[in-house]
Amino acid sequence: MDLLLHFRTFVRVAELGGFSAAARALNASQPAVSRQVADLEARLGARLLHRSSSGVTLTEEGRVFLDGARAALDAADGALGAVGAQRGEVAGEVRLGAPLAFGRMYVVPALAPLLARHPALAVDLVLADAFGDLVVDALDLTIRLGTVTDPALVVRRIGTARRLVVASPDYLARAGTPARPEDLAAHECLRFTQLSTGDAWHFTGPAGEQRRVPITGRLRANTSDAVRSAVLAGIGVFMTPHWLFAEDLAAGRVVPVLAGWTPPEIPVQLAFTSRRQLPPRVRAVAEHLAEAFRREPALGGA
Amino acid sequence: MDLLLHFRTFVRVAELGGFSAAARALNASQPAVSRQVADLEARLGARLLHRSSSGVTLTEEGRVFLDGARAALDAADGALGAVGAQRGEVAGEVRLGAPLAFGRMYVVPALAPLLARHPALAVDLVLADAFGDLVVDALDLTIRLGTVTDPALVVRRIGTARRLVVASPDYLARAGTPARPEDLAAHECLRFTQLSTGDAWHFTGPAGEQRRVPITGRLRANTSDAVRSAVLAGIGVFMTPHWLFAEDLAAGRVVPVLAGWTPPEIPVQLAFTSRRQLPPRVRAVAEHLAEAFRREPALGGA
DNA sequence: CGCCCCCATCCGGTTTGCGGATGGGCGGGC
DNA sequence: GCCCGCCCATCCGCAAACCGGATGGGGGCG
Repeated sequence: MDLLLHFRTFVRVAELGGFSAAARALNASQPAVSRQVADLEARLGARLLHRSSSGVTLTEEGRVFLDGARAALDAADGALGAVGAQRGEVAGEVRLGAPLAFGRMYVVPALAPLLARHPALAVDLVLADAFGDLVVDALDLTIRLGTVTDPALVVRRIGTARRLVVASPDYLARAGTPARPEDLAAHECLRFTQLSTGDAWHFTGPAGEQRRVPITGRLRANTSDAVRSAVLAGIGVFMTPHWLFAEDLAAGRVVPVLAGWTPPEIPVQLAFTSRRQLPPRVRAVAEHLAEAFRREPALGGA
Repeated sequence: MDLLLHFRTFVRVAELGGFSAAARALNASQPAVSRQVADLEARLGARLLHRSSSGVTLTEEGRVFLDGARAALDAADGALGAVGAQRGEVAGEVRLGAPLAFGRMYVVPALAPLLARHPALAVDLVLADAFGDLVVDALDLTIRLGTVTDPALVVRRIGTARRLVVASPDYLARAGTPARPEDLAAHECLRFTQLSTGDAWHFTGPAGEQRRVPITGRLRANTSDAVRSAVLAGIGVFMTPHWLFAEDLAAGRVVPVLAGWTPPEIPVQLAFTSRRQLPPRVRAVAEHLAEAFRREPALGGA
């Protein structure tokens, strides 16, 4: 009986709350997962999961065993990684999460030299603007824009995204150019669902004064690319991270609005699940991303 | 690939210094062991062992990996044991080492209530007067008489063996009864090879005076049972732990000599390999033995 | 110089584990 | 309230992995 495999399966079942879900995540069949957990329970002489028709829950023994199994898996990973690490090698696959547009524009280019330097390193880039759980998505680390509240995560700030309000020239020609934040009340304000900017935008004025203005708008989208398209299509104004429109600003496709009134910055952060020791491959990716973004002017340094 | 099995095999190979030796210890065939280590090396992309025709040696990578593999095995054992421990269960097999005669006379009886109390507990009793290595013999714990010098071992004193000098009545009738330690020079003094009593016996006199007398003798044996037989056969006198002749003394088959002159006591100790956390089954056996010997008058309390 | 022990490799047999299909049970939606 | 759908348990045929015995090559010890 391959204990480690059984451990891994059980941990995944516990994390995802079901045999079928774990089977999908593990690229295995549902019967295989079911049997592995059953074997484990037989081996331990204890029931690890309460089964119900809509999923599973941990028993008391299951909770205890889950910790132990995680520790054992970490230790085994550590052992396998140790010999490579000792020779300074970085090998294996890293599942890296990132926001859709940010990933495409900044992460992919930043990964090129990393992959070139470590021939045995593979990156599984999971781009999504809506992130569920690192654990559920089996991510080794993820890039998050904005503040992270989950106490189970360890975060590391690797940059700061400046923001500004932009609009397309034809929109401004049609709707007029706002001169003060209060003028936004009369504009179509686009919103990005994932960033909880809510129904008000904050600004710091030229003299340092704070201003909070309620905004309205009839289009909201859950990917920043879609909002960018909306801006380019002249639908409205948008308070955006600078990097999303860097090219468009340079090409004149959009123009800054309310210059002198600066929105709050957004922290760019790396988030890990708190494991006692990060595998070398994950550490290498994290270090590289931090370094790459420190040199990235659009992100304003670390 | 069953990683844990491969880890275990590799660790054993490293400990025993050879594939064949490990195969014997693991009850596996030599090709299986060879292939498992080879697979592990392929997986790691590094050579773990230097092969020679007379055995194997660790490479630098092997040394590093050995630590990691041990940690992973401990963690996995811990995970398996945790759920049982949480329910206060003691299960599994414990390999317990003990001196030959001591084991037969004291350990086996002491184990009876322990086995009765824990139905899932099994004990593999390894009796030998000459102990090699706990690691090499794959012992979970061992009982040692006398001082333990190996710094890799953790010892715990569980009792004290009083000693005295005995001889059979017919020997004394033939050779005379020594009245003072110095008289031993004229006697046939039996020796037990494993206990480094050397060529001199120490005594503390009735008034507390120390005495060290050189002794000679023409019979030496490496099991205490053999020496006991020699005493019963009237070959000579013997400085013995009290427990070895408890029955013989009661039955009058041997008699104490040099009463009032007491030899140094021998500590009775439990020795473990230093692992961060003892498995519950091993802890249970250790606790039970300590408790059992605390109640054993012949051993003089803990 | 020869014998023995040790490690690597090959090959047939067995076992283990997997995936698909099926059945039972509970919950949610209409 | 009924039905549909999802989830977990079990059965069965198959394939891959693993094991053990046999064989070959190499080095050390007597």
